[in-house]
Amino acid sequence: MSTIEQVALLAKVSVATVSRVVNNSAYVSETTRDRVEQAIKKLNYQPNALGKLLRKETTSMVLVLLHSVDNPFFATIVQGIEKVAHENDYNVLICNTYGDTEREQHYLKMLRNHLVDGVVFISNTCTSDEVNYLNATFPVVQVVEYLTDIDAAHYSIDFYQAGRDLMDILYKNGHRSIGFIHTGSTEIVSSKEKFRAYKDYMKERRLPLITNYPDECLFGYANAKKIAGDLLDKHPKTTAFFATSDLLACGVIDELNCRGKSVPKDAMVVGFDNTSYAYVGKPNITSVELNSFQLGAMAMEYLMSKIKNKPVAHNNKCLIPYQIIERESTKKGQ
Amino acid sequence: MSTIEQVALLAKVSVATVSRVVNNSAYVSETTRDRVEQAIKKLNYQPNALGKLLRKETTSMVLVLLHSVDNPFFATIVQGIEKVAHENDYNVLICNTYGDTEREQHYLKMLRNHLVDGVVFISNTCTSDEVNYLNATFPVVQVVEYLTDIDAAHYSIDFYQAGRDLMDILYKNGHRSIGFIHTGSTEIVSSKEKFRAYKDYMKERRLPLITNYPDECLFGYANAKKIAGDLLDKHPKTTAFFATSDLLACGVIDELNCRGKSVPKDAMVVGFDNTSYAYVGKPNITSVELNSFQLGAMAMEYLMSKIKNKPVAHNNKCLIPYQIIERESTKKGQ
DNA sequence: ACGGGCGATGTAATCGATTACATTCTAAAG
DNA sequence: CTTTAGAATGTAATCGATTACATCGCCCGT
Repeated sequence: MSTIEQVALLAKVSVATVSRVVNNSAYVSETTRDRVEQAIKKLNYQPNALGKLLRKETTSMVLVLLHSVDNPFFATIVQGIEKVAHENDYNVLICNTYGDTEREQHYLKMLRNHLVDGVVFISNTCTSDEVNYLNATFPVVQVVEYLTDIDAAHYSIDFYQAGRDLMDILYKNGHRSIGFIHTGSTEIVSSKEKFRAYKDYMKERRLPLITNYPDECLFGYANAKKIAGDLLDKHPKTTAFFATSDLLACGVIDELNCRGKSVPKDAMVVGFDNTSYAYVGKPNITSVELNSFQLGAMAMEYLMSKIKNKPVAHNNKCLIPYQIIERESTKKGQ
Repeated sequence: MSTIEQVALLAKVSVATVSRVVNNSAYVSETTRDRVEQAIKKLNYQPNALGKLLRKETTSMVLVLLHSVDNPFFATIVQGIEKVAHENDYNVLICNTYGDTEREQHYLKMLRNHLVDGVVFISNTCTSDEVNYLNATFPVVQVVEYLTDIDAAHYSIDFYQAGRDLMDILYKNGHRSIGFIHTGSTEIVSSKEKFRAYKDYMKERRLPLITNYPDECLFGYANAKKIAGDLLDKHPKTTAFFATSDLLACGVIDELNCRGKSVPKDAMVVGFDNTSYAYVGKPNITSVELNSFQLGAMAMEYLMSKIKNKPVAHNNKCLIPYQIIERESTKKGQ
């Protein structure tokens, strides 16, 4: 790799002039410019970003921290983030933390070291104090998942109300024995709020809770299937399930099918997030559309304002409208 | 943010001594070390990585370039990459290129600028020359998708043979009118090889091709459904489909269902990649397991060897065994 | 008492850029 | 013919670290 000095030497000019040519930052005569550009081409010179970043304060890059990209739901948020980032000539680096604080700290070091200009938390594992501290010093925003008791901005939806809306659908279809199925972390706001909605809804109607929550299990389809089986063993009369994601709902439906029960005739099921899992199978699944692309875009807009020190366009603790998408899994008379 | 100089000032030592304390790199007396550590704590000093990187040659970070994380199949590869990376105290930055060369170049600049130590291409859009050039200068590896005519290493499977194996299943189940359905890029090796397998297999048996290939369409479920519909309109007697991914297979099955045909009784369908789409729906889908976690891990092992200048453990143009997973979508008598 | 060895620390060059300031040159204005 | 504005370029400080080399004590052996 060649340096600016080598180019300067070859073109018989000073490094300052080369820098001016590269950055188009001041008067350079035609002939000199030509000579420098020739030298650049000849040496295949690429400016070293480190030298540049050491002087400049911006990197045109932001970090996105999430649990793991294996959840297709996150991909949509990232797309929203990227759309706005690209409009602002920013690039996005995605990092899986797998809920590991140490790993997260490793990536956050990039923020502290000015290797990136800001960070979007899709889910985070660090403490409120930590986020507060970061937020005081750097551009930070939370999207979808968030810590409530802190200063940092967040863009999300009202998971509690959405949960109640789903419960309403099941209840109004006549169901009284409703199970709640969750796998994965219980430490995130979405899990807590969905469960609170379920619990409140059932308690208000003096109905018994049928759930594994808050027992943590590994993520995924197979676990949901197993839990559904366990609950059905204990409570055979359960006729409806609130699964906290679409993939889990698929597992529940599979278990019901295995027991000779068909959805929605013998039991109804709802999911969450309106991912492709909600519509690729039969029956397709009633779910909640979070408008996650929009959420990602809004969060990134906020972050860009922070980075560029411009006034923030919208409220920085924002819950946007969601939509309940009713599908076959809760349709009567099928 | 405080600098090493401020710490040195407060601790009444030189920057060299502070650096020694921070890096534990040479003799420092107990008392001096204490004083420096106190100063570090007091100022909440965090070494600026840029200064460091400018001198040192490694960053402990690698780049992963892919089309977009919205394909859950990629997530498994990334997990394999990350497993090996973490074992070597390396961190992984994931970047969506959306098949955009310019964006890809932006990220590759990080490699050229020594902001990362190496790059894993899961899919790439740049030319063979470009990859060759990068490969000559930096640690580079390709996984799953790859360019054939270049020096860079790759880890993948034999898509051609896997495609023929799938065709065999359909053929041996008596099918003669077999459609081939693909959406997304036709420029990648997996697409080309799958189609070549289909084409060869059919031609060898003097059967007519039934396909949209190589017409490019947008990704996804809805397009696959539409193409299946088109093919069925033109060739109503088609009784089997080779879809190039599991998600597409879901779309095909949905279209068949919409036309009152049931899978596998009236038509058989195969997918590819053995993603969760292959087993969450009914019927679940015969697919090909690539062992993508292992592929990711192997690629990263190669890259680590390159980065650390150690001999490479396994052949660097490697096609590992795959498995055909037969499921309901190709089971006779159901 | 003197020199050797080494522990402890400081000085300053260096990495590759940017950029304020200085300098030189040219051409138009007076 | 001088003056002078401003175009064109160079010089050198700077960003924040690392590290080779220099230096300074101090203890120990003879």
